[in-house]
Amino acid sequence: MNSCSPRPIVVVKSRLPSHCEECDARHRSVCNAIGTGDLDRLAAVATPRHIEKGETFIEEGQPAGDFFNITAGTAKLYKMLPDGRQQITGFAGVGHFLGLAVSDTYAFTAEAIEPIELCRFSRPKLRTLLDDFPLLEKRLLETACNELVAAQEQMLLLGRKTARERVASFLATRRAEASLCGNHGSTITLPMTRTEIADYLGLTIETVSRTLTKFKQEGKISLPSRDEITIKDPSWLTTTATGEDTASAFI
Amino acid sequence: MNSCSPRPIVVVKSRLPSHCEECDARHRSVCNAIGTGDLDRLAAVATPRHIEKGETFIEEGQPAGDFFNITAGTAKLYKMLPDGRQQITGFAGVGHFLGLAVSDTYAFTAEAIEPIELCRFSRPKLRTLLDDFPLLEKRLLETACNELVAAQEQMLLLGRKTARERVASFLATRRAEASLCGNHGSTITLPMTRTEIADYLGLTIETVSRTLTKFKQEGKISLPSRDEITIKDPSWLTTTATGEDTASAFI
DNA sequence: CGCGCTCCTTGACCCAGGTCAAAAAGCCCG
DNA sequence: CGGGCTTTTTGACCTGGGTCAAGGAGCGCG
Repeated sequence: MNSCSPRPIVVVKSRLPSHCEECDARHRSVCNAIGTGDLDRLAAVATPRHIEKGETFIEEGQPAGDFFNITAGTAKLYKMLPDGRQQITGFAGVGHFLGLAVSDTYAFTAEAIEPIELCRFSRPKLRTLLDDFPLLEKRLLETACNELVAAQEQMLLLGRKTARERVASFLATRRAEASLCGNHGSTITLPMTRTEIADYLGLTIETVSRTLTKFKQEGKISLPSRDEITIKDPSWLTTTATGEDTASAFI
Repeated sequence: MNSCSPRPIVVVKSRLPSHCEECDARHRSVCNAIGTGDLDRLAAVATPRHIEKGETFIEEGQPAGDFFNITAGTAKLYKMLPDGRQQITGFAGVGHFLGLAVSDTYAFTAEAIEPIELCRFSRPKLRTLLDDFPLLEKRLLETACNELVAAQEQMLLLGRKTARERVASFLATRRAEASLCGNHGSTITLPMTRTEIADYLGLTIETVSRTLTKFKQEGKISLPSRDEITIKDPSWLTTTATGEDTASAFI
C-alpha cells in the first residue's frame, strides 16, 4: 500500500521485452527478487496493461486467473454487502502485488482511482516463475505478512477507534508512506476522494469532512486544496492517532 | 483460525523426537508439507510446550524470536490501545501457525483462552527448515493468503456491519469452522467469553448479550449453556450475516 | 469567463449502540 | 447444597456519529 506518485503520470513505457529493467516499481516490489540478468524471463511472462480511472480490473467473486503488479497509479480494494455498503480494505500503489488468493475466486474488487499502469501475470506463468526463483516466493510471503500486519492494525482502527483517532491514523499512515517514497514534506497528496476515505475508515463522508474541519480549526492541519493536507503538528498527529491524548492519568 | 476441541483436553503427549507423527495438528497445519519420512527433522527443531489458560506467549512489541504451531487449545490474538481498548484480530486453534511477522517485533499479543499445547520453532531453525523444504514455504504463503482473506472479511464486518449482522456473522463462521472439523451438528461450542466475542466484533459485552437474547426470542437460536449455542435456523443466519434480510427491493 | 458538473462542507435532527448500574444465573468448592 | 465468586443478562439513560437536506466551492469545458 505505498502510492508514490505526486508527480504527473509518466508517459506510457515501451512494451519491449526489456520493460522490466526501467520499471518504476521494480525496486519497491517483489520483482526485485529477480536479478538483473534474469529480467527478460520476468518480462516474458508479464503483460503490461493500462487501466483507466474508475475502471475495475479485479472483481470480487470472479474466477481468479491473474495476478497484477502495479507500476504506476493507485487502486482501491474493496468488498461490498448486498445492499451496497462498501468497505475499502486498502489502497494499492506502485509496487503493490495483487491477486494473491489461494482460492479460485477473488476476495475483493480492485478499481483504479487514478490511471494505472500494471503488469498482468497469468496463474500458470507465475507458478513457473515461482518454481524457478524461490527468492520470489520468499518475497511474496514477506509481502503477505506485511499486509497481514497492516490488516490487523486496520481492524484495531475499525473496531475500537473514535472518528478523530481514525482520521488522525489515516493522515499519519499517509504521511509515513510519503516519507518512505522520499517525500519528507509535511504536505500529503491524497489520490482518493472523501467518500473513499470514509469507506476506508468505516465512517461517513460527513464525519470525515467534519473531523478534518475540526482539525483545521484547532490549527493542527491546513487544507491548501481539495486533495492536499498539510500537517502543522506532526507529534499531535501520532498521539491523537493512538488515543494517547485522551488516555487520562493511569493508576 | 480453526479451533476443534469440544472433547476434553488430551493427556500431555510424549516428548520423544517422534512426537510429530501422532500430532493432532499435523493434518490441518503447515506441517503436512513435510513427508512422514522427514518427520524426525521437523521434530528435532520443534519444542513442545504447554501454556496455561490466561497465559500470554506472544507479546505485542516484544522481539519476535519464535514461531508457534498450536496442537491443542485456543488462543486469542489481540492489539491494544494505550488506554486499554482491545481489539481481538482472531482466534487461533489447532493447526494455526503464529508469529509470521517479517518485522523483528510481534505485531500482536497471543493469550491462551483454554489450556494450549504448542510447538515452538526458533527463527533460525525454521529458516533452515524452510530452505530444506520449499513446499513448507509454499504452504506458509497459502496460509498467509487465507488469513489475509479472513482479515478483509473482518474489516468489512467491523467497518460496515450492524450489531445484528456482526453477531450473526460470528455464529455463521464458528459453525462453518466446526463443520470443517467434522462437527456437523447445529450446536456450536464457544471457548471464548462474551467479553472476548465483543472485543472480536468491535462491540460491547452488553450489545453481544442483548443481540443473542433477541435472536433467542425470535426463535432463531437457543442457549443451552453458557458456552453453547444451537442454531435453529441456519439459512436465516447466513442471510442475516450479510444483511440480505434488510436489503430491500432493488431498482 | 460563466455554466454545469461533481465533490465537499455545514446544519439540524435522530438513533444504534455505548455507558452506568444492578439483578440474576452459573459455577466452583468445601 | 449453600456461600462467595465470576460471568451474563437486563434496564434506564446518553451520546457519537449517522441521516437527511441545503448550500458552497472547485474545476473542466464550451
